[in-house]
Amino acid sequence: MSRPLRADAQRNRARVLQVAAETFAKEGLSVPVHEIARRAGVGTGTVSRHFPTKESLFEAVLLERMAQLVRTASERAGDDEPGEAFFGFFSRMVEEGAANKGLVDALAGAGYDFHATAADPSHDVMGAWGRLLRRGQDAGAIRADVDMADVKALLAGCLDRERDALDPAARARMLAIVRRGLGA
Amino acid sequence: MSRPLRADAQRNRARVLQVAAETFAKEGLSVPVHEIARRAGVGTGTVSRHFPTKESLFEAVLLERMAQLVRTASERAGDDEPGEAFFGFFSRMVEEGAANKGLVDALAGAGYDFHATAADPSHDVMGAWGRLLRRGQDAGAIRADVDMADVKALLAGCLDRERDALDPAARARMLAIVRRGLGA
DNA sequence: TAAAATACGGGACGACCGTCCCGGTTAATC
DNA sequence: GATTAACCGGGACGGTCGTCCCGTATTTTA
Repeated sequence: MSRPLRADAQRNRARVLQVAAETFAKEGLSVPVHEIARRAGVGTGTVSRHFPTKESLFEAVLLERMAQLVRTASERAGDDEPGEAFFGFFSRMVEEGAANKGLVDALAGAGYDFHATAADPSHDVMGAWGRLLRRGQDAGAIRADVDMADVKALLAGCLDRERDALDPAARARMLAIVRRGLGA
Repeated sequence: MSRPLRADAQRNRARVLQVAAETFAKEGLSVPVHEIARRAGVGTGTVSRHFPTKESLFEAVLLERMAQLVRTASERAGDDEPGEAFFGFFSRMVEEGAANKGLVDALAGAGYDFHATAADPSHDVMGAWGRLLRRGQDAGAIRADVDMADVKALLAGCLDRERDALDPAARARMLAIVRRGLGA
């Protein structure tokens, strides 16, 4: 066991984490670590001590969100309408991506792998979502032959649609297309 | 007007273009220009003289393919089944992307813009494809509210599905989903 | 075949970025 | 309030990559 962090270290860590979350969400993963340090008002060394690599920083940012999304998915797991549960969560993920460019980059880019967080069940979004998919398929609401890789690709497509500018009408249209496309 | 290129310059230019096409297709746009020069057996200066920037090199590579795809689309423009014409070309584009990682990178990444080639009608793939879309919509075979940005996003999704490994079954499944999703 | 124009090769340069390190500082402990 | 351990800041380092330049080589022209 290690001793608790010193008070200033705790403050800085939290501050970096928050700034990183906001920055990655707004501008994507291409933002330099130096820039995040600058915005957080700390030195680059402080960032890299708490988060040895850029990937570990982003992973830490993602973990909180992931846990929340897994809870959302789990809540829908007992829904009366399995199809609605699945598509509702799909819609939720599109919203999440629209508000988080970093997530989109991680999903699209070959660089970062946000499946790395799946080791812990409480962060395994794809696993939780996969259960919704299975239920929907068992209930006959979703094509039986699709898998989560297909779903992930369709999500990537929906997010790609709004890369340049957020467009509620286009989002609704894409969701309608996916919904019909995936229907049994 | 400028005088014709010297014979050796013509040879080198063609050689670079061919090597670049193969390399970008196989490995994507992240391949360094130095590497393309090396594989073509020329110096980096020779590449950058013919193609001042990496983007201009890729654009030159793309132009040939684009012209061919536009012809393919135009051939389908008079098809008896407007819906089939559109979806057939969609399928054609998915195949193209599967065989050309550079194209996928250009489509997905914010870096390169392959719409830049659209200035010349004979290279305007989206324009030609858009005419197929319109005909399909007028014929009642495709949802009336979708636009080419939606189509492009769905294409990106289909290509995303095969990023890690080519999978004919998954490709057919994705196409079926898109086909149903876009149906009127 | 000699002179002039053109092109070649590949090293150099500059920009960017992630990571590491060290002299100085601050918080915890007694 | 002094000692010690932990932490901070930000410059330095190493790597990558695109672009440019210049001494040399080759082709074209007369």
